[in-house]
Amino acid sequence: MFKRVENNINLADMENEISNYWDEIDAFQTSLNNRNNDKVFRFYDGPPFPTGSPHYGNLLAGVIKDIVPRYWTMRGYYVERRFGWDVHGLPIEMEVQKNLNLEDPQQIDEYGIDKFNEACRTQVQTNTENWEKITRKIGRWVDFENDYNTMDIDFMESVWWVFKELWEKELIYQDYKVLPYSWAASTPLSNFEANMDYREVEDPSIYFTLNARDDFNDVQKGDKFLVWTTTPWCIPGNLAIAVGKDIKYSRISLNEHFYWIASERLHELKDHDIEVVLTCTGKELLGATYIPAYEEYENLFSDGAFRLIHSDDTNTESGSGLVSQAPAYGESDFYALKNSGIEVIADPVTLSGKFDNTFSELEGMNVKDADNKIMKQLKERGSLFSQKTEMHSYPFCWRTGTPLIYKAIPTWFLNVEKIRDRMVELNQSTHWVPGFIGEKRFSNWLGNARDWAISRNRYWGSCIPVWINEDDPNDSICIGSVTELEKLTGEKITDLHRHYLDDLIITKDGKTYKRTSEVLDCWFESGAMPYGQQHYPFENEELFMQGFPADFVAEGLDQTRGWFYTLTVLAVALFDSVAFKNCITTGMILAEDGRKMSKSLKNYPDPEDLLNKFGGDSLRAYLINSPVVRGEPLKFSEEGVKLVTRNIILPLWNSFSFFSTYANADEITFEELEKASPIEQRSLMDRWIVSSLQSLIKNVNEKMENYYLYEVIPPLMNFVDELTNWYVRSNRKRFWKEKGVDDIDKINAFKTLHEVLIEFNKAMAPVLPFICEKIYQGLIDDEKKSIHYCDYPESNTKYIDEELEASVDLAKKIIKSVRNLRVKLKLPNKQPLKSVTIISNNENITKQLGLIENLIMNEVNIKEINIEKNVDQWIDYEFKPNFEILGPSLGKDINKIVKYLKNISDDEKILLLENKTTEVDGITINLEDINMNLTKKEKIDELDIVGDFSLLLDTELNDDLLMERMSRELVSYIQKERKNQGFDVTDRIKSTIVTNDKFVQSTVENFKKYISNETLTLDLEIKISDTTNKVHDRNVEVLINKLANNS
RNA sequence: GGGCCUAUAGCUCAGCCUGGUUAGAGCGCAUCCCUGAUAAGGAUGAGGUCGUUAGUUCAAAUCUAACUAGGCCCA
Repeated sequence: MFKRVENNINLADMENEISNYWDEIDAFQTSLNNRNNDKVFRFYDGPPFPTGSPHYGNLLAGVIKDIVPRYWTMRGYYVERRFGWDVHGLPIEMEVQKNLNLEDPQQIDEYGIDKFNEACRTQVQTNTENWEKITRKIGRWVDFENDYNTMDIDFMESVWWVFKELWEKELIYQDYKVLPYSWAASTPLSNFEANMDYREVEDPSIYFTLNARDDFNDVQKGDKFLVWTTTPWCIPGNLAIAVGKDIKYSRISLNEHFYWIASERLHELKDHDIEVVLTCTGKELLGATYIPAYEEYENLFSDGAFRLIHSDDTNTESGSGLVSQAPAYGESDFYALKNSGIEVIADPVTLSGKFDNTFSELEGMNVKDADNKIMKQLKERGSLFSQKTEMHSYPFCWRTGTPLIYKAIPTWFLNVEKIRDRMVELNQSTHWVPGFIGEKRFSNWLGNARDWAISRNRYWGSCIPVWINEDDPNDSICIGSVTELEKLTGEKITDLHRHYLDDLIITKDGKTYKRTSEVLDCWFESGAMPYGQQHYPFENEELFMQGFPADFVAEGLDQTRGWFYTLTVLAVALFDSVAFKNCITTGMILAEDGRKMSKSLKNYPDPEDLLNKFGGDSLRAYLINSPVVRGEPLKFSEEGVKLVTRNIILPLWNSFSFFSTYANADEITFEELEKASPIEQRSLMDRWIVSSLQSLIKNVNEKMENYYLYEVIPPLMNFVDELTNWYVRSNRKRFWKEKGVDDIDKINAFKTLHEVLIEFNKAMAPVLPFICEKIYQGLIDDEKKSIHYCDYPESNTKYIDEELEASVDLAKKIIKSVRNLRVKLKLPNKQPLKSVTIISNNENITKQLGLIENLIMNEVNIKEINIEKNVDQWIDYEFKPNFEILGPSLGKDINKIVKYLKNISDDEKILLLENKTTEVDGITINLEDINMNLTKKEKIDELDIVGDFSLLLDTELNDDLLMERMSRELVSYIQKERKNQGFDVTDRIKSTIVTNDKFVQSTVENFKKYISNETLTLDLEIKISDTTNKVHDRNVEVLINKLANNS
């Protein structure tokens, strides 16, 4: 027997109860074990940083990473779901630095790398509880025990294997990279850190001149190039002048000298008496040589320095259009020289930001202090053209408050450009959702990929496994495994972090090798995650190969530059393969005001509070029904979560609670349900809802197989509507028939609803795991089962009856239209009406009506349905050409048709309808090429046009109809009374109708059976007496009493 | 500075790929109906120069270009 459930439900409590039930039966593990011998569906979990609590973006990713694996598990695959933690890297280090009050690398060194790294290790282990708690609340099944962790020695060893593979493929090299640099802290900073403290400051802005060394095209020896810079201290490191190859330059004469400047910047010289001698493009200047401001680096001229080169970054918005290039101090400078084939660099500045002994007059000076000295020197040599100051925004060191500089730092690179084209090519085989992310955004990004700087001058991370010969920097050893290192060092290796490796020396053939001090970019580890999590190739070789590339990954849009990219780079480099076959990319979640969610602004609800209020299912449904799953931004709104709850979850629960209430009241058993007729023999609406469900399942499977999650919720929502507002509503009476009256029809109704609920809940289960489980548990009588062990429903096309679905759609249209007319005519549904006439000569409609007559009559309380085929009597036609058909063939001439049809006479109309064709200005048109709009011939309020047919309501009332109305009013009154007096749905009553009104008396006489049945009245009595109480404007009073025993 | 995305009703979004003349839905609002699924449900209505401008076309929310505003990522 079925248990009766409360109609009101506290979702969060229910979900908690279900979570506990899952723990009890070990549901997640069991769902996996059940599929142990089945095909593998490989899912990679993109690891989050364990800093802070999870935000909505993490939750969204978690939801998608739950729905898809649940679906494929139900489809019969083995889907391992291991949680991953990305625990290395700067964010953790900064947290720890703050806790330990360490300001810069020097202080970390003093504190001890060992203690610092261990503090990091402890730090990353503290935040995880929060994640587990919230993950549980959103219903995500993921393995926290068998997780992977980027700091595990196995993981780190696989990272080394990856590195060595790349090393042997000669994809690793060392070069300089220009990074934000804090001379006060003697350390390069990340871009992230550099962005933390921008200030408005006043800096020099100077024009100085560099003299042409030789004649070159229009340039003559001794001409002065007018160069602009805001960092005079970079001039000693100047190795080139950048121009734009498409920018126009002018050679001007001024005070018997010739200067070069961009033509668009001539107004900079408006205070001078100048004359433009000639003009040419930057292209013609490329390759011209000049004499540097300082002679110390003169020897670099033979290496290609001191020439005019092209840079894309040159513009004419400020300066002179000629920009001083110091490759050691500007990233754009560095690449401009590189792109011009000049492979030299000059860096006279020490790690503490002072000039070294290259320039005797500057030695020991801080770079910023040197600005003035350098300007003075230029002035003395007559090469300072002008000098002023300028306010601009400039980065400062967030720790020491000193200005940052940019400085070339030796860095390890992965040669991505070498495999770039192959990445683009292979990426085409990945199925991206939404498509544009992969085809446009990611593909463009891959196509423009530059070599990847993979080293960091930091502490808490995987070490670069390269040991370098102390005497010969070109002689180095790359280590690819723990065993290899043990063999070469003779030490037992238990950990691969810096404090275990920094002192390990390799001695080989009499030479001494020491490890390079950098650690790997933690993004490198994220990309190595497929190998790291399996400890490949040291273990699990077969397991790894089974699931590579992954079937599925999902993350936010930001990961196109992050994890998706690193996975791709490493997979292509190592295996010439993509890393994943299907990828869902989500948009960003913003606060309701459209701004970023910000803890300090408190412009979003706390995730945990929200989950406690609405439950995980609601949040899941809200998120995957939102624009984020199409890669667009979502303005997160609590109201939206509430709405989804109201529109999907509560109606679904209501339909089940309806079932449970009446199945329980009627003491329906599982055995009885088995007595139901086969589906083909059940009633129209039973067959209809089954057919709709099967169509839905077909549709949903197609969407899910292709990862179009956002196309799943709308049809599911639509079905909830069909189930609750059409099936249950129009069949309610069948469920509370008395025992012994048409039992088989009642059983059929219960059986149909039971089946539909079970199958529908299975289809919904991946999306709404809690409520579906709860309902499932109420529909089965097995113990220790879970809906998530079930096979996902597959469409049984045998039960799909498209004709039937179309007929019911027609019924819905007619019902809607009649309701509409009733509202307008002020004839409430309680008032039965004689008939409705469907006006149509469409055979199909006539045929369909046969099926749905009863449904319509019941729903709109009408006694009969007539068909009127003489359409012309009521309806006029309005013609318009079918543009879609006629447009392409007629082109401009279509306007003639429009004009003709607009002014068509009645006679012509009839002629057209009869002949089905006519000729306009020599153009032949057929009736099927014309759209006909129906209009009323006369203004009749009872007539309504519904698309291609119309209907007419007979509103004439007679005594029978009025009496029936009265009977309904009485029923309604008694029902309200029952409720007012707190009777249970199943309580039987005695009703006494007190009235003097003859009309009411005969109503009760005529409708005694109806009234009794509807109100569960076993004893109905009329008492003729006066009363002032009114029911539907007549003097009636009804007294009800509960009867002692249900019978 | 570059790449990608977005702009449609008071709000949140469909429709755009594949052009077709009356642009849809939900929420909110207003009016009303129903009443044993009821702290629900339903109907009707008001509300839009489809970001701006130009172009292509017989026809543009839809295609093209430029611009404006916003977002994400990268410099």
